[in-house]
Amino acid sequence: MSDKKDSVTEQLIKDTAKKLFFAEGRFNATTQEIADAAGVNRTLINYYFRSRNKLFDIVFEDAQEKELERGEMIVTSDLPFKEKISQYLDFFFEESKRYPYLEIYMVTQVNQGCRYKSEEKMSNLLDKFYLQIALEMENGNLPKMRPEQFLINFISLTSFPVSMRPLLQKSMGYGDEAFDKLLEERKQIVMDTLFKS
Amino acid sequence: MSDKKDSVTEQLIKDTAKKLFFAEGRFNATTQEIADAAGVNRTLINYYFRSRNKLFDIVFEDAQEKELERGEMIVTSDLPFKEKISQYLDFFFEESKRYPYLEIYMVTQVNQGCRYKSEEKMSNLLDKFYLQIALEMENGNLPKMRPEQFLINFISLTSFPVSMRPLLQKSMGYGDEAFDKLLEERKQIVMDTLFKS
DNA sequence: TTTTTGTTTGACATTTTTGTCAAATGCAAA
DNA sequence: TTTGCATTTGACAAAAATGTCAAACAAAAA
Repeated sequence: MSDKKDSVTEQLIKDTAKKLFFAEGRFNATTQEIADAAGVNRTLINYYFRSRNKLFDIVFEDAQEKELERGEMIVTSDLPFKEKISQYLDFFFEESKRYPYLEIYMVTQVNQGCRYKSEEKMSNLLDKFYLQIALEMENGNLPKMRPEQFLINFISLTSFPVSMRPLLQKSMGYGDEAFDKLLEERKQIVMDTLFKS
Repeated sequence: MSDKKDSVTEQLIKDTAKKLFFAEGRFNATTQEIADAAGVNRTLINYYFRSRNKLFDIVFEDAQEKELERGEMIVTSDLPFKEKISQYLDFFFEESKRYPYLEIYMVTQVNQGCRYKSEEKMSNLLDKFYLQIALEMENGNLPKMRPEQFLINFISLTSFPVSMRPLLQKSMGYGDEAFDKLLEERKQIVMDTLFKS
C-alpha cells in the first residue's frame, strides 16, 4: 500500500481501468480505449506502468487487497454473528453498485494466469471465520454443515446475482428497474435463506 | 487424426473453440490458438465461418440453445418438484465437469455486446417454472418468497461454486482434490438449503 | 481418363494493438 | 533568469492478429 506518491494521472489511469473492468465489464479493453476513457495520452500508460500487462497486474492486486479488506471487516468485527452478516450484506450490495463485475473479472484473470498473491492471509482469515461459523452451528443458530459450505452458500447467494446480472436479466426478461428492485429485496432473502428464519 | 471427411473440420473447430472457452476459460483465444488446438490450418476458420466474430457468435448461440434445453428439461418434467430439482442437480454437476466456465463466458459475451437470442422462449419457460414454484410454496414445501428469488437462489447455489472455482479454490487454499470433494457434497447442501429440510 | 466439387494450404496484405523514443511542455528550485 | 526534473506528446517501429487469395490437393462424378 504505502508505495510512493502516485501522481494524479497515474491514479486516474488506474481508476479508469477499474471502471472499465469492474463497472462496465470490458475485460479486454485496449490501452487506447483506457487512455481515451481517461482523457489521456496512450503512451502515459507505458510511462507510469511499463506495459499493458503491468497495469492489469496492478489493478488485479488492488482488487485482491480490497477483497481481503472486506474479509477482515467481517471476521474481526465484534458484533454478534447475525448482525455481522447483515452489516456485511449492506456493505456488499452498496459496493456492488459501483463494481458489479469485480468478482467475475478476478476469475477471468486467474484463468489467464494471473498469480494470486495474498493466498496465505486470506486462508488464515477464513480459518477464523470457520470457527465463528462452527460456534453458531453449535448454538443452534445455523443449520449444521461444513463451515466451508456455509461460506460458499453465503458468497454464492450474494455475489452471483450481481455478477451474472446481464445474463439473468436478459433470460428473465427484466428491465433495469425491475432487476434493481429484485436486488433490493435480495438482502432479506439471503438472510432468511442462510439462517432459515 | 485424419479428419479429411466432409465437414468434420467445421464441427471440430466449433468443438475446439468450446473446449477452450467453456472448459479452459480462455475467453479471448486467438484464431491461431484455436486452429492450433484443433490441429488445423488457421484459414479454415475463415473458410467455414467468415470471421472470428462469426465463429464466436455461433458458439454463443449454441451455448444459449443448450441452456434453453436445460431449462425445458426441468420445467416440462412430470416428476414431483423436489425430485425434479434433485435430478437436475445431478445433471448440472455432471455437465459442469465438462464446461465449468460456460455461464461465466456467457456473461462476458453479453457484456461485449453479443445479442441474446432466445429471450422470449426462456422468459416463457421461466413463467411456467414460477407457477410450479408458487404451488410448492402454497403447499408448504418451500419457504415463501417471490418465485424469482427462489430461482435465483437455486441458480446461485449451484452455478457459483463451479464458475468461480479458480478464485474460490485459491482463496480457500484448496487443492483440486479437496475442492472436488467440496463440490461432491454440494448437491445435498443445495437441496437442504433450498428446501429447509 | 478428365472434370468437377469441396477442401486445404501458404504467401501476402491489412488492420489492430502495443511499445519506444526524442522532443516539447510546464513548473519549481537554484 | 537558467537549470533541473517530472510529465506529456506525436511520430515512428514492432508485434500480433485477422482476413484474402490463388493455387494445390483429394475424392467423387462424368
